[in-house]
Amino acid sequence: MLWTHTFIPTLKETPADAEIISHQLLLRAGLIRKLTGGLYTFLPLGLRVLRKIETIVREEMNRAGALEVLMPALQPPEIWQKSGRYESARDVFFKARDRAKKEWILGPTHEEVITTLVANEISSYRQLPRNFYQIQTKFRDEIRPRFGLMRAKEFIMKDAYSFDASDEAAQASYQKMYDAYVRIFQRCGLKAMPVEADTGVMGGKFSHEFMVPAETGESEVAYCETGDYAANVEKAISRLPSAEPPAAEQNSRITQHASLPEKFATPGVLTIDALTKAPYNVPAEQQIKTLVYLVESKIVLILMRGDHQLNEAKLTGTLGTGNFRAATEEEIFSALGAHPGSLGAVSVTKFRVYADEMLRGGRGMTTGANEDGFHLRNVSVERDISVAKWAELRLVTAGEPCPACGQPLKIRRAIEVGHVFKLGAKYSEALEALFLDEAGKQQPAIMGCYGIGVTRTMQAVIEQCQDKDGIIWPISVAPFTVCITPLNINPGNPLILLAEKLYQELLSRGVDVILDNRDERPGVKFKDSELIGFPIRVGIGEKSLARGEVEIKRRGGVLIPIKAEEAVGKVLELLKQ
RNA sequence: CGGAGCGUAGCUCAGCCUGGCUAGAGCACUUGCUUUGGGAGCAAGACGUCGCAGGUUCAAAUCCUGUCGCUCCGACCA
Repeated sequence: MLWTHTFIPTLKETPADAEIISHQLLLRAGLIRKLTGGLYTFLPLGLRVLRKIETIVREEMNRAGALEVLMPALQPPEIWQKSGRYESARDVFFKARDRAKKEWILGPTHEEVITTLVANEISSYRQLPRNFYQIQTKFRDEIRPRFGLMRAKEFIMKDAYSFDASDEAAQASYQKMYDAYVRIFQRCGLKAMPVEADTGVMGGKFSHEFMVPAETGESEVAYCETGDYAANVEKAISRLPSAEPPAAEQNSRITQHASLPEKFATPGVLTIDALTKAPYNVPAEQQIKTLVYLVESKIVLILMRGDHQLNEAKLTGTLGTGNFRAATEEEIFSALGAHPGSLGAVSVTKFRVYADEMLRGGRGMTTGANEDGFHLRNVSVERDISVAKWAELRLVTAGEPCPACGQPLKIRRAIEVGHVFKLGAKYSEALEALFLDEAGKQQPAIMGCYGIGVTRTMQAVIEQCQDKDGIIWPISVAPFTVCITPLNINPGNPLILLAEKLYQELLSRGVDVILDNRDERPGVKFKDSELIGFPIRVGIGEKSLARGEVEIKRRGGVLIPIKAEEAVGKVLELLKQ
C-alpha cells in the first residue's frame, strides 16, 4: 500500500473527548472516527486491524470445530417472549418498527435465534454436538457508552453457541471453547487471563471471563500470584476464618456468650467507624452491619460483618433475582422504626434476614438496636437473630488468603474481552430445542454460549501495547507489519528507487507493507510511523545509503543498520519472531 | 436515571466572571519562496449561524430561561 493512496488522518493533538490512552490513540493514529456517542466509523487502517483479529478468531473457532453462520441482526420480539427474556432484557433493546407498525428488536445477542434454528433443524442425538458461531454487529442500548470502542451502542462480537446431548459432552464443548480463547488472545498479542466469573441472572452454572489487566478496565479481578486462583471480584471468595473467635480469646468470649444482648446509648453514632472509636472501642469485625433492601418490593435485611462489603452480584445469586435495590431512608424508618446508623436484626421476625457466612458463630457482637441513638452489645448471631438464609455475600478484599493456596489475594482492574458460559437447558427448554436420545427419550439440548468482543479486543490491545510515542502493534494484528520510509521521494532519486524496490520484493513475499511516499519531512514520517505503531520500519536516508545501508527499526527497539541487499531477508527474519 | 463538567475555525484552546469596535491564538489547510535525518521558516490567503431556541438590553460569545449534544463518576456488559 502506498501511503498517499490510503487514508490515514493522524492527529498531532489529543482529541478533547477521549479520556483513556487507547481511545486517544485510536483517534490519533487515524484508526477510527466518532459519528456520535458510542458509534464509530472504522477507517482503512482500523478496519485492517479488525479484519486481522477476526481472522484469528475464525481460524481458532474453526480449529475447535465450530461452524460459522450469519444470523439476522433484526429479531422478532416473539422469540424473546418465548425465552422469557423480553422483560428482563428490555432495557438493552434498540427497537424498530416496520411500516405495519410491528415491533422489531436489533439483536443484542443471539441465544433465541440460534436456539430457534436448532429447534427446527436438530432432532436426534446423532446430530449433536454442534457449535455455531458468527461474527456480527450487536446493538445494545447501553446506559452509558464509554471509552470509545470499549462500551459502544453498536459493537462487533463473535458469539458461539454449543448444543450437546449430555452434561459431560457440554462440559467438553465448554473446555474446547476455553482452550480456543486462550489461543485467540495469545495470538492477538494480549496477556489475557481466564478468571472465574459470576453467572448473574443468566442462571448458568459455570462461567469464565477472559480479562486483560489494565487500570482503565471496568472490572475488578481477584487473583493469586501463584496462579492457583483468579476470579472476578463479583464471584471471588477467600479463605478467611469465620466469625468464630480466635482460640486466644475464647475464654473471655464464653462469658460474653452467656450474657444476653444489652442495650447501650450511642448518641450521634451513625457509622461502623464511629463505633470503633472511644468511648465505645468496638472493632469493626465485632460489629454487625445491617443493610435494608427492597427485593421485589418486599423489605429484606442483609447482615454483614462491620468491616465487610456487600457484593450485589452474589446477592443476586442468593436471591435468585436481580430485581432489588437499597431501601430509602423513609422505607427503612417505616419498616424498622429507626434510621440508618441504628439498625439491627435482633428479634426481627417480620422480615426475611440474610446473613453472610462470615457471621456464622459470631458472639459478643455489637449491632444497632432499631432505636435511634442505641446499640446492642453481647449479640450472638445464631442465638439472637433468626436468620432465614446464610450465604456467601461478601466482597473479597486484597490481602485475604487465596481459597486455593492461602497466599494473599491481589486485586486489579481489567478489561473483559471474552466470556464463556455454560447455560444448561434454560433456552433449549423454553424454545423447545429438543432431541431424541439413544433410548428414544425426548430431551433438551445442553447449551453453552461464548462471546468475544472483537472491537473491544482491538482497543484492549492498544491499551496494553503502547508507549509515549504511540501504539506498539503486535505483528499478528498490525495494520501493516512493515513501513518503508524513504526520506526523499523525488522521482528518480536513489532513495525512492530503493524504497520502491524493497517494497515490491516484500509485497511479492506476501508481507503487509506500506510505503510512506509522502512529501513530508523526516520528523513527520518518523512520528507518524511510531504513533501508528508499525512493528518494523525500514528507514532509507542519504547518510546510511552512502554506506550502502538502510536502517531497520523494531517499534520500541533499537536501530539496526544493514546492507540494502540484506534488508528483505532481515525483515522476514524479524517478522518470524 | 442521579451527580460533575464542557459546547467559540478541521483540531487544541483563549475571550464569558465585570455585556460595547471588524471574535482571537497555535496547529492543520491553500499559494509562493526558502528548508530537508525527529511533528520546519517567512510571506500571503481561505476557513465562524460563538450548539440551538427564546428572553433581558440601545447593544449578547458574554447575563437569564429552555433545549439538544458531548465527556467524566455510579447502576449495565463483549
